[in-house]
Amino acid sequence: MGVVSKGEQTRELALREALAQSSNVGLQGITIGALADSLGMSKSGLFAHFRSKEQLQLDVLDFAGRMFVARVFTPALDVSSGEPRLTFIVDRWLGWAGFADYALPGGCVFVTAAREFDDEPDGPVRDLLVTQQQEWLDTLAQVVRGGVREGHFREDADVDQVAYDILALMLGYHFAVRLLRDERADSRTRRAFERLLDDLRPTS
Amino acid sequence: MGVVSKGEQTRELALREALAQSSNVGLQGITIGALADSLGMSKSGLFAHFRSKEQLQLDVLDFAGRMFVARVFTPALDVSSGEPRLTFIVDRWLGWAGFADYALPGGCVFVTAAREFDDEPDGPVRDLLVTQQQEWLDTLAQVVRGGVREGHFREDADVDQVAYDILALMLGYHFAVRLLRDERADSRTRRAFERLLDDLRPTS
DNA sequence: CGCAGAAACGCACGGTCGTGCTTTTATGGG
DNA sequence: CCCATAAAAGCACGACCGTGCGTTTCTGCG
Repeated sequence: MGVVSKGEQTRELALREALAQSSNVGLQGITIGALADSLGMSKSGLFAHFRSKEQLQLDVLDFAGRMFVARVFTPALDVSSGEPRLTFIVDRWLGWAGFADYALPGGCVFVTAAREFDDEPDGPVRDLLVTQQQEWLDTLAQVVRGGVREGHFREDADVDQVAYDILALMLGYHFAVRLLRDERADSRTRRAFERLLDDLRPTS
Repeated sequence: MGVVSKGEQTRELALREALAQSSNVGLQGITIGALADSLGMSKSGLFAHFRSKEQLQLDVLDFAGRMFVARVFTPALDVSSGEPRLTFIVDRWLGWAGFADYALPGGCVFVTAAREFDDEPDGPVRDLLVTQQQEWLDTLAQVVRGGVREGHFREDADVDQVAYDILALMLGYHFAVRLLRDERADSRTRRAFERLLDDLRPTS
């Protein structure tokens, strides 16, 4: 009777759980059995929803992408464009990659997936991942360009370089907080971001 | 009759091959069977050299650490301390993490290992990895401190922050060159490093 | 050369994985 | 309430994993 069928419902639940586990063990590290156990159902019952492990990985990646956009980018559209919006995004991003996001107990799933597939030969999962990352870099650059338009940033700013720099900062943050368990990771990343903004502002 | 026994010899060969494979598939991704095949020997014959897979991982990590020091840090001691030495290190480091180093066809093994163990509970391998990384960060900070002493960098420079920033740059480089296969990764990283140095120099 | 010890091998074990097949159970529109 | 259909379960398969044991081959000193 529900507007959403039983199948869709468990599928959604499975994706949510799979995403959480992926953040810990990666997309390859997911096992159908462990996932089924966590959901209290049988391996084959779960397996039927996705018809292969690769399809599961693709679905999880897509799910994660939509969640990232919804939590980090979309809310930023309510913030005035330019530097405020960029700062807002970085702040949300830190939350997504760190411990704040209970949906990702193991940190940013993209960071994990990136290293799993970086040396893999081309394949559907790798391709989707690369596309997502490049689109996100473009989006970031676009936000920076908005800052230039607003007069917050220098006219000659290399917006792609800035996007690249910010991404590197986030990778460093993930490394420090996840592997080294460095409590100063957050403040260090924010400091580095401030320095980046300083260099970006018009010379007064 | 040689000064080095047969066992030591194949062990060295095995470590070299294991390191190469690790850079592709990670420390966990190594399989004794595949490694044995690559070396043209039997699984059990190889296995006897290391008495467990965990021991193999530890040995590979130690091997990689000594090789990294030998290729990146030790040669830098011949360069005059301060900014020249720091620049030299970054240059060598880029070679190590990129495609230049034929011993690491899959990029920096530490980057790969970091992701594998970042959410693992504490264990011997993880502990060793963290120790290595923290020691390297300390070493980097020490090099930066040398630059302060030489008058190349500002007196009030936060040397730990600089080390952190450089590490983040390298992670970004690895991401761009390995996953995105971005040809501009090298120049972008060098540009970001230059910007970092600019901020570090005394205000003229 | 001879022989003790090192090195490598062959083989098998228990376990886990992804994936199909058949069967059972639950769902929900008419 | 019925019953077609969807959803979940049960079960088995082949493949691959790390690891141990007994045996065979090689190495290199006396």
